[in-house]
Amino acid sequence: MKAISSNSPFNRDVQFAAKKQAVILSAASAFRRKGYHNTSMVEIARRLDLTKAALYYYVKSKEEILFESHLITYAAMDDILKLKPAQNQNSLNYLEVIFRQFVNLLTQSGVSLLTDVNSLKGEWRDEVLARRNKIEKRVTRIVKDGQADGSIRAGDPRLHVFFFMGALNWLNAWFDPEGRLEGQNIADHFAHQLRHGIAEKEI
Amino acid sequence: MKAISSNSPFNRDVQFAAKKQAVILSAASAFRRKGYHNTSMVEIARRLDLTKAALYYYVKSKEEILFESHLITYAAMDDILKLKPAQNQNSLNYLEVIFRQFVNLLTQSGVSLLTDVNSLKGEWRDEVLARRNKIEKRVTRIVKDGQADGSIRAGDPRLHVFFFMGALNWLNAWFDPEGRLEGQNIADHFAHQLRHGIAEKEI
DNA sequence: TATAAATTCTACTCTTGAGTCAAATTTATT
DNA sequence: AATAAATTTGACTCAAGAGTAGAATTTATA
Repeated sequence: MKAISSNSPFNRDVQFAAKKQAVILSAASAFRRKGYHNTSMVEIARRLDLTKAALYYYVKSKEEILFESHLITYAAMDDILKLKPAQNQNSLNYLEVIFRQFVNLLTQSGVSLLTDVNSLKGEWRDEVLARRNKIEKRVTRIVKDGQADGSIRAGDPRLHVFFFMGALNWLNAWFDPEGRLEGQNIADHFAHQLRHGIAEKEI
Repeated sequence: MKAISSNSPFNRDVQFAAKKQAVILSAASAFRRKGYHNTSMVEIARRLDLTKAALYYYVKSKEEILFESHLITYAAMDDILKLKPAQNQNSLNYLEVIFRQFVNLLTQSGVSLLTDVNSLKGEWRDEVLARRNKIEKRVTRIVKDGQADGSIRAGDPRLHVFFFMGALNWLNAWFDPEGRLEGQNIADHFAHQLRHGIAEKEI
């Protein structure tokens, strides 16, 4: 009997988890491009050279895939939000750092911000909404701090947040990893726009 | 034989058109809140105190409803884009006027920007995408003009547009007509953010 | 190589919801 | 009131796609 370290790639559980992850990521990417309901389990399976039935060895329902897709994204965003502001960094600068990371997340990694929360039922739906809210609250907190330290303009902080988070959500819809626009390019531009808006100078 | 003016509300065609419009608007509002696929024809009918079969007297398919919903929105946006800039108005100011109208459209009238283009097939899909593109192009044009007249900062104009159009799309998702946030309030805030971004001053 | 566990497949079932049809009802016209 | 046209309905059909069962196959272990 060989002892296999619990995180070795030869460990069966690890392999299982990795494959399950692959299923979810592949499906999530299809959901992003075509929408949850326009993507069938058969399609998801085909992209992985599997059969529909094999999918059900890894997940117990299509809805679970959608749920886990959301979780992956929100977990990544939570991680980003663990970054602490640097010494003496005002909240606007801090917010910019976070926002850049968000943009990079959506453009570089395969992770996507899904919109189809309404297809989730009961607890799953509740949890996804709760996590989204938590992230939104965290970001709103940063904006409020920025209003306190004088780096961010006054006004309903939620509206500030809705505005640029909207840009983030929309990015998801049009961004094409194969396209001409480079992720870093976008991050720079968006960060700038988050900051200054599009006006050349204060009017 | 009575002659009935062709636009009288007693005219049968006018009544028919009005009812069809009601079907589409009511459905569109449900689509906005729950998503196209999470809204059944039975539900759409119930909200109008009708039966599913009666719906098919007005439209030939569910997909047609989705298509027409999109058209209504884009027609309204086209109308807004017919506004001409005032004398000596720079393009940034002009853009702000347009953008405010867009916000008002989504918050005041029942019109909504739907995202579910992927559920449309063939020509319908093509037409909706074409119209969306046309609007996007028009707006990008304004941004380019603003870069030319010095009122709008340099940078890929499409990215400028994606950013604030994202805010608009997202607005659609979270805005609740019953909620606390007043449409006009939002328009003011968004217009400001479109202009200045959230920075207190140029940094 | 034999055995067991893990993985994947074929061939179903079952549900949901879109769409239809002929009959019934309502509204307008003579 | 009789007739015709417009509108609505109850009771279907039908397809798509999610999900399942049990057999077949592959991979690991003794």
